[in-house]
Parts: sequence; structure tokens; C-alpha cells
Amino acid sequence: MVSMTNVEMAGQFEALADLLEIKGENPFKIRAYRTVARVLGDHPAELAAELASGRDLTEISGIGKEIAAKIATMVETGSLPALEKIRAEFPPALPDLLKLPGLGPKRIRTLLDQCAVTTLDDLAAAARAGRIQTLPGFGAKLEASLLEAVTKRLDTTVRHLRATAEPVVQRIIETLAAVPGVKQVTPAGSFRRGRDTVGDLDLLVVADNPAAVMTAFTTQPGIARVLAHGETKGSVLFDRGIQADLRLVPAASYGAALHYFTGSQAHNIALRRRAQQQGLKLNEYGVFREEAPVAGADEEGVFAALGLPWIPPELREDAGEVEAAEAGRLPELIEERDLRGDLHNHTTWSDGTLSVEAMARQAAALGWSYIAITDHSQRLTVANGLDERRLAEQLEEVARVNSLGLGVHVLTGSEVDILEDGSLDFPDAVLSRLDVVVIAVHSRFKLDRETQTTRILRALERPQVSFLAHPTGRLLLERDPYDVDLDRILEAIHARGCFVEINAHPMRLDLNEVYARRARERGIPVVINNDAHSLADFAHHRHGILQARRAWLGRDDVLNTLPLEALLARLRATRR
DNA sequence: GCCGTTTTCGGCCCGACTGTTTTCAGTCG
Repeated sequence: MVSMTNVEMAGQFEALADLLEIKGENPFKIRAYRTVARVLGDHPAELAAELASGRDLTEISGIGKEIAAKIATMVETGSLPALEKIRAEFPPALPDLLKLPGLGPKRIRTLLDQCAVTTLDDLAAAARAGRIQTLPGFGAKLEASLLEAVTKRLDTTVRHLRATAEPVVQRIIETLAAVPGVKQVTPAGSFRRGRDTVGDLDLLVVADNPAAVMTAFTTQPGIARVLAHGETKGSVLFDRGIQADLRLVPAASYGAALHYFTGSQAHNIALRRRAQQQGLKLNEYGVFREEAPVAGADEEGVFAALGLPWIPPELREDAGEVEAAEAGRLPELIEERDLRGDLHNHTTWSDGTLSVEAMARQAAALGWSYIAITDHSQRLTVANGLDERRLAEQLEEVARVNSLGLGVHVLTGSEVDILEDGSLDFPDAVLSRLDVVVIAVHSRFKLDRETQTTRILRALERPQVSFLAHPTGRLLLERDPYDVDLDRILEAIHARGCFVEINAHPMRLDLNEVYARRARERGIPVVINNDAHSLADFAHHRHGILQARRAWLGRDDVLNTLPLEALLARLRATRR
């Protein structure tokens, strides 16, 4: 049996939907495939495993008889025959054209049929020769903008780290807020939902003078191209490839517009369907019965009109939040102020830039109760990892800092390398002297799934382990997660009674929200850590908190919300 | 292809903007 992950299967369904669209298939059928792709991405357990244990997949909303059969085939054979079949009908690079702004399935079909364009290079050549503008549905303007898009690689599907987008959002807000008559500027979209990466930026403005605001927006410094400039909608592309969309709305529609432009699209569709069932209409201007407005000025009112409590933006993915809201079972989400400390940090003893004492002082300044010093172990020579002798010396230094009365307790620890065979970089006798034993993979990322999984499972058997750090090793937009069976690992962590990390570094955010939610559902406490190597890294927590909220985590689901004594007791209890 | 306090058939979220048109199709979110 060739097992496929949910994410891999989702990719197959997306690819199938793209090609069916180009082919001109029934749009609702295509939507069904896109829906199932999204459902798969958010689903709390691997379908391959659920299938093996006999679950009827059609119980899952969005999966019917046909798609359940396709999933079974994929799990069995590792391929989706419908996709293989339609791939044979079209040039392989054709779906790349979908990434260009202004090109959708219909126009791609025209390009293929009437101009033999099958690749981005073909498109550029045809545009230079002036052969695009004569095609039906095309013109000189579109030809020019497509040529520019190909040559400048203006790919609007590129994503950006949330942390990268933050200063851009801030600057746009400052620019627009300075325009006279502007009453409100609010970021919406995936940025407001707290996603780890964002596609484009959505901003919402309430203003007396829409035209001036729109002009200020489309003439900001650093804009490569204005994609749209209408009365209520504007869209620009910055030099760095970040697209920003502006929506101007009347104050009476602010709440409805904020809800609408926050999304996600799937959440919006779910809510509109709900409105429809109640004889109401929901759009970005408000909630309406017949033509009469029922709500719209604020988000709470919009939800209330649909019989729901306000749903936090981080949950709006149509991943069960509407049902939970209806049943009065929305989680009370964790907030940054709930954290009382951090259990994963580095100092000048390995690859950090601050001393133990400076780290402790910063923790105290932030009002924390505790901070663990967990420098790298000996094997990680590039990071100046500590051997037994230096670790023993560091324990004395920690004791000295603890004697200073800084108002924060420093825990001893180590980020111990998981070696290739699953053994740890220190013997039990050394680990047993530490308050916190963090284990992590820093080498041999390319091992096959079974070997990598077994390696980590073996490390978890060691009696002194506190938690597994950055469990998949991913670096957002740079390095894929290593191939590992996280469900088996979470199961082992649960059985073992230890913990798992959400690493709050904005490039890691590892675990991701899907697996962090699975950890919660298994009852595994999550630790949200800065993995600080410098003073600036103390600001990472808020990214981790957003990720935790997206995973439905409350205060009680997170280990480092405990006060010191309770925390120490929990750490001791993990030891056999 | 999915789904059901209207329904097992007939629906399927809704609106703005652009460019190509001469009233609208395609794209986008």
C-alpha cells in the first residue's frame, strides 16, 4: 500500500480542478474538488489511517461517494487516475499560466486552441509578435500586461512570511491614515486571521473622501504596478512582489465588510449559506431581509443576525468553527499575556548573542516567571554546542544568576541533538541533572519517512525527555518539512506523557496549526517557545500565539502558561 | 460532485473591476 498524506491528496485534487477548469467542465463539480482539497488540508487526522481503521469518509462534509472512492484509490495506489487521464490531454506546463494576473481558464483555452501557446515562454513570444491582441477576449492592453507579467515574473500566487508583510501593512496604514477625512484603516484577510504566510494584503478603509484615499493608495512609493483603481476597490503590486488590495466602505457596512474581507473564502461561503437558509442575504454591505438591512456596522452584529456569537478571525477557515459557535462551544483562545515564561533559549555559550544573565534580565523585564536556558549539545559543532564539562559549568552560572534575585527563575536545560540512529547527544546521567530536556533534529533531514520517524520515536523513549522542538524542521518558503509520520510521533508523545513545541520563530511556526490542533485533540500540552538567540527574538511569542489560536488552543492547552511551581511539577512528572 | 427544517432533484455565495465590448465575459477574492 502506498500511503498518501492529506496534503498530498489535496494537491492532486487542486491540480485536477485546474485542468477541469481549462477543459470547461461543470463549475460546480470543480468547486467540489476544490472544497475537498481544502477540507483535506484542514482535516485533523490522516485519511489513510482513518480509512485503514474502517471509517466511512462520506461522513466528512465535502466528501461524497465519488470522492471517497477516489481517496481510497489514492491511498491504495498513490495516484489519482482522473488526474492522470486529464493530464494526458493537455501540455504539462499549461497550468503554470493560471498564475498570471488576468489569465484564467477561458483565456488559457483560447491561447492554446488559437495560438498554440502551451508555456510561459510561448506566451511571451506570441505577445512580442503581437499575436495575442487579435484573439477574441484579448486586446492590446491585456497583451502588454501579460508580457510584462511574464518577463518581470509578476506571480501573484507567491506567498510571503507574515512577519515580512507586517511592516508593509504598517506603512500602508500610516500612509492612508494621514489622508484627511480617513476615519478607520484596518487590515483584514489572511493577515488578520494570523496565517503564518500571506498571499496578498487586504485593507479596509472608512473615509469621507474615497477618491483621495484611492489616489493615495495607488501612488504610494515602491509600487511596481497598479492592478486596479476603482471607486471602492484598488489593487497594487509592490516592487517586492507583495500585492495589496484596498476596499473603501461606508461606516454602516464596516462590520460586514470587515467580516467579508477577513474571510476565509470558505468561511464566508459557509456563513452565506447559513444566511440563505434563514431567509437572509449576507454580503460585504450587511445582512439583509428582503432589501432591509438587519446588521452591518459591526462584526458582532453580523454574527448575531445569523444567530451566532462572534467568531475570532483565527478560527475562520470553515474547519468546524460555525458548528462550534452554534453549539456554544467555541474555545476560549490563548492570549500572549497568558504565557508566564519560555522553555527554549540560547546564549553565548552556544550560538546566542546574550549571556545567561542578560537573558534572565530580559525575561524579568517582560514580567515572566521563568526562562529555560537550553543551549545546543556537543554534536552541533557549528553552533558551538556544549560538551558535558561546559554544560556542568553552565549549571553553576545558572545557579549564580538565580542567586541575584532578579524575580525570574532560570531553569537549566539543553537542546539535545537527536543523532541519526535516534540516540541522544548526552547520556541519561547528564540529562537527569537538567530541569528541561529539549530534543530536536538538526541533521540528516532527507531520511526516508520510516527511518526518520523511527529515529524520533527512539529518541522519545528516553526517560528524561521534556519535549520535542520544531518537530518537522520546516523553514517557511525555504525548506520543506522533513518526511515524518507526525501522527505516530504525537501518539508516542501522548503515551510517553511529555510535550510538543510550537516554535514561535516566524520562519518556523512548527508545529503548524493543523498538527497543533491534533496535539490538542489528543490532550498533549503544547509549549510555545521563542527559541531566542538574541534580544529581538523575545518578540517571537506573538507569532506563536497566533499559530496556537489558529489551532484552537486555550490557556489550559499550553504548558508555559503554568505558574513556576506547577510547571516544575509537570516537568518532573514526565520523567520515568 | 455534493447536499437536504423547502429538496433525493435542482440547486450550488456574491459583488467589483477591467478590458473588450456596445451590454458583457472573464477574472478575482
